[in-house]
Amino acid sequence: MPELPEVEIARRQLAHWSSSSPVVDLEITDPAVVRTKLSTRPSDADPQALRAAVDAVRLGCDTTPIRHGKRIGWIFGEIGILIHLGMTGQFVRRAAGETPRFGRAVFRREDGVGIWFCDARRFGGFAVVPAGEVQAALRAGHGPDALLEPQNGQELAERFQTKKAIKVALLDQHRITGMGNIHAAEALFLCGIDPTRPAQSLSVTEWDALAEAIPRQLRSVIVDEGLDEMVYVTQGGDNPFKVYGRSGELCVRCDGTIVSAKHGGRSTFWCPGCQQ
DNA sequence: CCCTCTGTTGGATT
DNA sequence: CAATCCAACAGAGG
Repeated sequence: MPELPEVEIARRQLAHWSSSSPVVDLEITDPAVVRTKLSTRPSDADPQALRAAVDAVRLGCDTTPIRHGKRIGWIFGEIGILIHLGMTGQFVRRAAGETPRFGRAVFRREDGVGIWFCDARRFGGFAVVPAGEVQAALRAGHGPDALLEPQNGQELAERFQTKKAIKVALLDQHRITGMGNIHAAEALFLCGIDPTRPAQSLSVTEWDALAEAIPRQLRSVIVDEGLDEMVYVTQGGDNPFKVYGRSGELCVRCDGTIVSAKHGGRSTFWCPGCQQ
């Protein structure tokens, strides 16, 4: 379930898994994974970029992958591979000869171990750019990273001058990048702000509270105990969230009941009791 | 078995 | 600028 924290975990996995044995090859098991751009459409498949990426990885010289928002950049010599996990993308490590379910591409290590990109719904993909353009490509059209470049209350207020509902605006990656549907709802619960409020209507105090809540929420999800054991917090049976997916349940902070509604095509959850 | 509904992403269209 | 549609599937529920 990639939002910024999961993408950061994926980045660390790539860095960690490629450190003990170098990546020497890239095998594409679903050609549609390589796109003309970092879009969410497999129909944008780019055969030429695919070959360039494979050749670059074979030439070796990988660097530590970098992240901006939900995008990852990984440089191999002259070529940069941009990665977006889409909705269901993730990296898993498998022994030589093993193929995971929904495997779309695999960075093959010298020792045979595969670092697999798996993506059931195929919204995720790679795009290939010259190495020198990686930084710019990662930032193109995006605001500051919600975790690495936290904004203070005043900066947030300036970036969110809109009548749109604050929760919807938080998903605009050009204002700040990294907030997704789940953590936008959770961050607003943390600071007690009603997600349906027009962004413009927030007070100075509320902007300060939100500025603090955003990195706090994101950081809380990045579990960093043993890179080999890393698990997506949003996987598994239990719902780890305070409001997301809890429509009809009692609020953990007051005696209210969590409600939900669609905003901008996505479901939002909040507690009317303590989010004003 | 089959049909309907929902969905963490973002881009394109209206 | 903003609301809506859509991509391509899995999975859950009726």
